[in-house]
Amino acid sequence: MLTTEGAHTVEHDNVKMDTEPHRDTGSKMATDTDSKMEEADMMKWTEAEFEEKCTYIVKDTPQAAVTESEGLTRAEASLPRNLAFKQLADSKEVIGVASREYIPKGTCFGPLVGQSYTADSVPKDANRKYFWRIYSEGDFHHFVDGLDEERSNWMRYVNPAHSAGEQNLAACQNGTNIYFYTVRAIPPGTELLVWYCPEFAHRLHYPPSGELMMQKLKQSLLEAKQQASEEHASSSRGPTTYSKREPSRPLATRPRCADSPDRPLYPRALYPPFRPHPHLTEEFLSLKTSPVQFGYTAIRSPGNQSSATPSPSARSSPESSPHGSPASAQPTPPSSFYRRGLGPFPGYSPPAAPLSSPFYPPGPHYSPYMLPHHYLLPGGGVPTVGGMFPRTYPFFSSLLPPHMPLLPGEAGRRFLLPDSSHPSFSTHRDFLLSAPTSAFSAATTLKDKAGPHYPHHPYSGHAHPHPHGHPHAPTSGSPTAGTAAPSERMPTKPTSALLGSVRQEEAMNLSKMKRGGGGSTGYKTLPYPLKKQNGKIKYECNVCSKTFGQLSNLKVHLRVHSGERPFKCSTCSKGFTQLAHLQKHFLVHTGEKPHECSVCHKRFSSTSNLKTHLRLHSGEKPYSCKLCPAKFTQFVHLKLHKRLHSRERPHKCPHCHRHYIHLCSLRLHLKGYCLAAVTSSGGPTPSPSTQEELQHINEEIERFDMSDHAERLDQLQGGVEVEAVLEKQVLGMLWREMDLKTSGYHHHKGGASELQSTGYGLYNSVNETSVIKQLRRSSPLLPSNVTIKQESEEQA
DNA sequence: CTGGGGATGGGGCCC
DNA sequence: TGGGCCCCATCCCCA
Repeated sequence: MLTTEGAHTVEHDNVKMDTEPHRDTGSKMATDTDSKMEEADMMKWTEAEFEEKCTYIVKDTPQAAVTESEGLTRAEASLPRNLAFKQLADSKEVIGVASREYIPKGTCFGPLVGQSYTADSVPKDANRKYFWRIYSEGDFHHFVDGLDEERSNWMRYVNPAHSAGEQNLAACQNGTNIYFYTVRAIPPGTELLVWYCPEFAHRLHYPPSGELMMQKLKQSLLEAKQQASEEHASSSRGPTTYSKREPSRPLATRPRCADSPDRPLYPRALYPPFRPHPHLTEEFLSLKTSPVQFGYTAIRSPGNQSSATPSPSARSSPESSPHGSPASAQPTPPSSFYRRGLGPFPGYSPPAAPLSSPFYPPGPHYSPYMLPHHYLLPGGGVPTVGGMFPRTYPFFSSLLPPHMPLLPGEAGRRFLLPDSSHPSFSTHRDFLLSAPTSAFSAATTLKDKAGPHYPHHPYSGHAHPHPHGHPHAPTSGSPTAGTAAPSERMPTKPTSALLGSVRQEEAMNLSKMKRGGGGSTGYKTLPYPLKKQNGKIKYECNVCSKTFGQLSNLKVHLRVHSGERPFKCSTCSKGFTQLAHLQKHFLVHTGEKPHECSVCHKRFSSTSNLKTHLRLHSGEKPYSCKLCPAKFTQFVHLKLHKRLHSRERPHKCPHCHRHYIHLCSLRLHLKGYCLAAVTSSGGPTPSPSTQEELQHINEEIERFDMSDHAERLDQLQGGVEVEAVLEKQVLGMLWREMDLKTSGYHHHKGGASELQSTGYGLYNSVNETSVIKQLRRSSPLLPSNVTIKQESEEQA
């Protein structure tokens, strides 16, 4: 075991590891805390510098030393003992390489082993996914092909770094060999992620970092998309640029695919189990054998939430911030969940012991919140979440459902998500995150495009819209092949567009109802209807006609109608329309009560409740009963109290048995909704369906009668217009509903369309005073000095 | 039934 | 534009 102190030469069986730092006199090995400058310098080192200055050499486990390698390929058996493979728990497929123990900066791994090809000797149909280009005096010399696991070594399994922040290996060519050097100290349990050293990258005409590559890929994809849209008719998008781009094949460290050599292979990583994290480390170190099998701890949340997700947020949490160095951003258990930052939820941090907390599912370290529940498409796919994870890696924007087609030559990273829904995948599900393909071989052949990308994947057999490749897919030879722009696959926002089809249809229907169905397409019909009120632009909800001063407010509001609840609690799976609600909700789980009463120091989870509580100290009882001296601190208590009074129903219908608490309710009832009055008036006997509708209307009037609106309206000196508006308010929704079934009955109301254009929905489904507000807007007869918001105000 | 508190939903405003 | 914060309203539970 390496230590961080002093200089050592450590024998690991046959692996001799000289751990004496080259530029260190032995006082202290380079660590992640004292090496910021060194780190920065190292990222700029030339290949010669790497060779000269890096003296920690970790050689492969010699074949002769492998006594228990049965069943292992040469590549697998070559793994040094201080490393471990990351494997799919149920398939043994190697999907990456991680450290077993602390590995100091400046450690040299290699050389990369593989079959050599000259430009002339490359088989025509060669799978070039693992090709590395070896140069000699500035010119291409030969390829080293790591495809064949019996002729290559473990280095073929190393995944690419997507950013300088996560890169811990630099690939260099020294002599005619490829070596990987650690550019920072690697804690145990950390995945090895490699990118070219600057010199190598320059030679290949690649950006010096994975981030830049990602940008480049995105740009290329955008261009490809543009081109694709312009040439939409063209269906033949073969890898026409392959041969041209061959000299700049990116990193070829592709994981194998034992079951389908022709399957596109993608650099992949398991997240979050392999993010540097103390908890993981422990688990990791408990594994004794090599290669180590990395079982994925299925994450379950209460309820039937198989999608309680090791979310991408795991990668956006502070310790894995794309902007931070993994080595310098060790997770620090926060002291307060409520006040400190956590991942995509600034201002929030997980409890100190997330893995042992009852509020966190067992398993890897990941954000306690998260969203992917919401994003589970019917069938279990996961759409892109670009809009949801503003602080995540770029490739999060291109999360894609596992059943969706991958771009040819696409590099990706694989997430494991529990999926209990699939019999053949009871605990695991692979997700792909686009990776900087170009970092890893865009050398995808046509064959790669043909078959299912993941034959073992439960969704791989799903028909997809473009069985022969994505219509907008860049050619496989392009560096862009691996990275889809967010918009390429999915909406970038958790909008209703992500809703299930049913929900969305409902929303659209609502919209159509409101708009008369004339070409309205629901929320997605943008721009939103605009109104001008007092010179200010108002955004109007096309469902309930409510207006908002800011478009963002309207967008949030629309979730009320769509039922969209993109913010999911990972603990109890409840969904919320707003992040703030989720944040507040989570206090339920943490038990945190941030708001303290200054008088009695009692604590509350919300300001609202504290405010209510403070009334106890102040003696304020703002909610007063009009019929008796009773006063209350909470409105709900007044409501309950009023039931006592409302048992008396003094206003009786002269024609039928109905009687009402409020006169206005009786008047409404008498405006043509009394069945007895209708039948006795000499008119035609209503049909049974009409009678049923009348019944519904009267039930609605009764509900209104019980409401506060009735009580308030009863005191208003409203005229005919007030009643007309009231009628629309109370019954508007009912009419709309009936209008869907029949347009025959309420012809005397001037037609449903009129009602729909003026209706404001059920009086009790909008906020309390909407009826009054509408009355005020609609009727000049309504006394302007009537204050109705608070009963207490009237009392006072 | 009253009173107190917990939890949630919706929306406005600011940055 | 969206996140964060705040406020108000409401429902529910329980003593």
